[in-house]
Amino acid sequence: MVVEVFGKVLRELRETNKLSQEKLAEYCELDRTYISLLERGLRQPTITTIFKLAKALNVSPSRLIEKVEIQINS
Amino acid sequence: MVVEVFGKVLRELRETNKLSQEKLAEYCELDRTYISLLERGLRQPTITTIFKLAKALNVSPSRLIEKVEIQINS
DNA sequence: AATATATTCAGACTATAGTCCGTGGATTAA
DNA sequence: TTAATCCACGGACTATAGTCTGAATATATT
Repeated sequence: MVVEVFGKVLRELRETNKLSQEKLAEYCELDRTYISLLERGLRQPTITTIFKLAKALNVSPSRLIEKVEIQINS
Repeated sequence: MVVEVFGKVLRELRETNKLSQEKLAEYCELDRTYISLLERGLRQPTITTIFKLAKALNVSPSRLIEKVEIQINS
């Protein structure tokens, strides 16, 4: 549940920022294929990964998590 | 950095809620010794663990993360 | 002092986060 | 058609999240 929604939010934010998975991965110093796994809900990020992603996506980590909460409660 | 601060925030919230590590672990369905590792900054939680902990500590996940952000930026 | 409760720490373990390298398919541009 | 970009997907791998058992050490409480 949490993981699937996180993936969806991640993809939305990435597209909003007009980034390819590869560019996002580069900015976060994460692997290209791992971004794909996250967006498809096949991996759950740890807290430091959440912070890295948020920074690259120009949102605060708490705002990123809040977006997940909102989608879960609706 | 993120991990150490998270541990500190976790301990503060647990004490605010007057819970032992063991009770918190029970409510979250996590291991007793793992709570200890988290509080000492020796493990980083995944997103679902963050959600479980937040629920047991009566804060929203985004509020929990916000507390970490605030401590980092000060 | 003694007993009980809370936490730390060690070690060995299982599950999974995150990497790396490549391939194939879809889309768009030259 | 060819080249370039993007993404899904596979497999094999390393690092670490999270469990389990038990013992040692604090920290009250009586």
